[in-house]
Amino acid sequence: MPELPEVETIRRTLLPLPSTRIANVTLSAVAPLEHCSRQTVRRALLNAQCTALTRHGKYLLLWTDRDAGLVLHLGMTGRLLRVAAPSPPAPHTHCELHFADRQIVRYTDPRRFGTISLTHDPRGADNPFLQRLGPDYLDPALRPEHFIVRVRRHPRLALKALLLHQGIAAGMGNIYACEALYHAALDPCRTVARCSDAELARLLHAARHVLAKGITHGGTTLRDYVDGHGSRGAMQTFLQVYGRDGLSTLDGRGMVSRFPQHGRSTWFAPEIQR
DNA sequence: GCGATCCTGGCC
DNA sequence: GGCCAGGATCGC
Repeated sequence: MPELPEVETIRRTLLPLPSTRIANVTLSAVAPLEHCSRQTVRRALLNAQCTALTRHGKYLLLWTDRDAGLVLHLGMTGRLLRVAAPSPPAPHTHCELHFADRQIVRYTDPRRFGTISLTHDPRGADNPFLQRLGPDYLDPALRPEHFIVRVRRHPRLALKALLLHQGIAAGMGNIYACEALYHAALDPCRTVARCSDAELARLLHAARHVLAKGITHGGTTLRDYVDGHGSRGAMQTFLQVYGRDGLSTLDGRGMVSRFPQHGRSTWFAPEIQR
């Protein structure tokens, strides 16, 4: 699924948004609408003009000149693509915004782990998903000492789980969590309580480093992910540990192991991560 | 905090 | 046929 770098790449590649109005809104019979009805979504978007496309963690927020903005999460297999009409129908299309200039913004998601919701607040404060999010990992306002305070509220959490906890800080997923722990040379199983402040600051720095690198390379394409134009990312060729069990790290500094952690796979280099 | 669960598709 | 997958929520 898209993590922060993939969602940010999608955001950037969808810009500039069409300056014309939304002439039609389509929603599939199984569109993953949460906390809103098809009618409220249609009413919110029809005839609206887009004013901005922003991101918080893995959520995209499409703002309009109306009283509501669209809040999208892409789950594991969601895509957001801009295509020109007429365009052949794509499988698993759940929402399309048809602009007056014949551009279409199309949301597809085979697994339907993504969500479509609305916000009526300029800061998204009324949206249950956005409410739960901590600060975005790349928000400069998230100072290391601020991050440490938030993290210390969960002393028993393993570092891997801490990185994936969107309420502490938002945007990290399984790939970049593994990569960040490698870069910080920290054992994914170490708990917060057993880390020094310096180590937690190092983890934040590593997290930002790998996320920024992911954006630089247009995201990681393992299978499904493509950007807003349909192009693949290149970050998969720079991953040090993710998916490399039985191989050496990409930089050749150690061997990589995989083990199940919190119901998911963690890849790490035991000789390097302590 | 942890495991089960929501889905579809691809691969062995 | 079974297992795995880039996520997040819900119930214990």
